[in-house]
Order: sequence, then structure tokens, then C-alpha cells
Amino acid sequence: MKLQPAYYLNEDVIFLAQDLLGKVLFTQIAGEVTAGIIVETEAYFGVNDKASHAYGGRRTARTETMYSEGGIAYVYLCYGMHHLFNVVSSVKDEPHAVLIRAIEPLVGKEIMEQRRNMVVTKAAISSGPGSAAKALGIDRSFNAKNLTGDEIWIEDQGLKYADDEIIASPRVGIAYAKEHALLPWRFFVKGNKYVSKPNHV
DNA sequence: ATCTGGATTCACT
DNA sequence: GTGAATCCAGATG
Repeated sequence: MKLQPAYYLNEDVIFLAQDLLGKVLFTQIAGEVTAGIIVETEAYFGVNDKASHAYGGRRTARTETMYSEGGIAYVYLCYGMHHLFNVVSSVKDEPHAVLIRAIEPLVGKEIMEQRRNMVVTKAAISSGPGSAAKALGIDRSFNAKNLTGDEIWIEDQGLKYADDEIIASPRVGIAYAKEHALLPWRFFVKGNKYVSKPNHV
């Protein structure tokens, strides 16, 4: 059920970004378990990706997390108030990562409602990377945590979306990356209401 | 030591 | 549609 370390060593981050759709992301904080089905991701293609913090092989205290061996979390604070959760993949020194952009609440919905101060029937509760992370209680303390531990992990519960239910489109919020902004490295589940906008092709 | 801007969201108009 | 909130990492002096 729980994805094992070998899964995260896959060097094809584009494949991984698609494969993670339908997997279930769990967190356990102070004994409270919450989980959601991953319905939207974005691939960040290591040193060759202008949109990546590790573009050009840049290594700093922050990006060092992405250079680690796959299977840990990379959590980054954006705009001073939003935590963005990424899955670090591939082998050591290959800084590939998958940004989790949206989840569909599955376990601990009441807890997520409290964290987000809105009812779970509202799509906005976990739509968009900042919201999804907040619903699951993820903050910077999760940075570099192992994804096979008991605080945060991902399970395969047998849910698999068909190819025609998965849509690939350009990524969001990275216009500064110029030509790389157009690469279809954002993946989401067609018609799922928790997918962040724009949710058309 | 100081400055700048971002892988965003929410509350208004 | 538009703007405000809000803070850390990275770059520069």
C-alpha cells in the first residue's frame, strides 16, 4: 500500500508526475491523520528547467533538499504565506521534483475543515498548492522529511485514472521561465472539482 | 547588513 | 477583476 523508497528513485519525473495522480497523500500530526487523493501535479525537471529553483545546477541551503535521493519532501514558503509541497524524486544529485497542486479530501475531513475554516464541500478547501498543503497541515517543518516515515507518506490504494481522464497542460505561475513555461508538464484529473483553475485544456 | 520579489490565495469591488 | 497580505532565500554592498 504505502509507496516504497524505490518508487521515488524513478528518474523520469514526467512519468512520476502523471503516475502520482490517484495516489493518496497522508499526513499525521499530533496523532491526527488526514489524507487526500492527488488530483493535480506539476513536474520540475531538474537543472534543465528554468522554472526550477535548481535551474543551472544552483545549490543553496534551500535547494539542497532537491539534490537529495528521491523519497523526501521539499517544502517551500511562497509569497510569505503559502507552503508548497513537492515530492523529491530520482537519484542523488538529480534535483527532480513533483509539485502537488491539488488533492481531493479523503480522510480526516473535519480536521481539514478546521485548518481551512471552510466546509469540505467547497472545492477551494484543497484546490491549489498553498491550499492543499494547508488542508493537510504541511508547513516548513516537513521540509526534507522522509516520505516513507509515519508523519507524511503516500499510498497506492488501487485508484488509477484512465489516460483519457488525465490532461496535460502548461504549468501555472511561472511565466518568467519563458519557453519552458509552455511545456505541458502540469497534469490533472479531467472534471475533478478540486483541480485548481485554469482547469480546461 | 540590507534589499527584492516570488512554483499564491483571499476578500473585496 | 484587482489588490493586499506577508517573510524568507538569494543576491548585492
